[in-house]
Amino acid sequence: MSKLYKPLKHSFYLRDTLDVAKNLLGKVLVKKVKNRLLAGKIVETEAYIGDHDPACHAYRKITKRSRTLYQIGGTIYVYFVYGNYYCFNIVTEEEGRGCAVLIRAIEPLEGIEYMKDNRGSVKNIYELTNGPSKLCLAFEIESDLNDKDITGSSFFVSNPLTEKKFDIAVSKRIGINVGKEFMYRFFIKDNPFVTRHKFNKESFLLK
DNA sequence: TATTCGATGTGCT
DNA sequence: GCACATCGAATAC
Repeated sequence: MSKLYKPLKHSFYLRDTLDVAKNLLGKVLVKKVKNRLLAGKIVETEAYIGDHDPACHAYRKITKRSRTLYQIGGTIYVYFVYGNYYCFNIVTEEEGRGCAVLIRAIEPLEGIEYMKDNRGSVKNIYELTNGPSKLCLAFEIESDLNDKDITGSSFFVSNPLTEKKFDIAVSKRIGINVGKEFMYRFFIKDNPFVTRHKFNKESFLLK
């Protein structure tokens, strides 16, 4: 069954960042780890839009960290945060733009027991990957993947095996102190694997 | 070289 | 709802 997951091509990421953020919802993140297959449906994303966006790491000049953001769409951007955690992004648009989509939450599909082991004590399956750093722990996403390509055979995004319709909600982004006003967070409405946050109630349905 | 602080998660109240 | 662990990157000096 794992053979059926196939990497989306670069062209998927070489588009407007907001479009990529929306279109990643419902897609499946697939990672092969030690002969196992980890897979989960992307249910929550945020867009970070280069030098127009004060919350984006590429807002200021190019630094050692933000250099990755200026690579071509489809590049993996993993960064270390709060002394303990990682966040996983996929760079979008053409080279030099400094744009990316943060993957904030996933609905586990395959390899769930393995993810549980990676997460230590979690109360229930909904706590497994409902947060950007939680899913990094579950999927073993660390800084060694930074600058790598998301269209390879061992770590990629695929179309789902069975398409389901869903509504997309849009809200403000979580956990930032600048660029707060932008409605750049997207999630699958009423999906229980989405991060629980007050912004969920203040969200709008995307037409 | 020193200082600040963060795209978070966890645990306790 | 709130405090805080934890440390590297960015910025200040």
